[in-house]
Amino acid sequence: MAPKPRPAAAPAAPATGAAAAGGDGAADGDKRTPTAYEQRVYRLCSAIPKGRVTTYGELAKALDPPSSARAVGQAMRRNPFAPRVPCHRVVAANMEIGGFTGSWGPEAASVKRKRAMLIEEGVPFGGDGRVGRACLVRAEELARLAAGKKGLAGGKGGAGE
DNA sequence: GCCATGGCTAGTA
DNA sequence: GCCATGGCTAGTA
Repeated sequence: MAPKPRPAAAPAAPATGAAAAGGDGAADGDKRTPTAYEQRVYRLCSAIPKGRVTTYGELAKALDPPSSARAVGQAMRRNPFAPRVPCHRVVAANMEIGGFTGSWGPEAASVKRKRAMLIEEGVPFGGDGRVGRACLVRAEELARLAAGKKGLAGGKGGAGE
């Protein structure tokens, strides 16, 4: 209950206890506030179109100050907004499914769920269990998508492209 | 000192 | 299979 709007810049408030837990609460947003870096990652992640995927590395390159795939993976793993933030659309560089909700590898139950979600969204899988390169969103395109989403105006002049 | 990564090397077939 | 990269958490002082 009481989805209190938290102060953007909560100075102290470690909110350790939070206890929360209170049964089925567990809604997203109750966990700790994502760092500025994580928020950038999530914003970019949200810009991945349905039916497409990107990789940890491409997402890292598309970040404002570019970072590493490893750091992106960590942010994904700690994503408190899943699946609202579609972290399931991020796969490994070799186009293998990757991980989901803390698990890694195609055998993990949660990862199978990830694959099911992607298939549902129209992402094609090859017989080897990898995602087709065709639907990969590269860093440049991802950055453009994110900018368009943020600006809403579509960027300069809009003409063409 | 961890990691939901990724690129490169070595070793084997 | 190894190790460099980047950001974060936990544990100490």
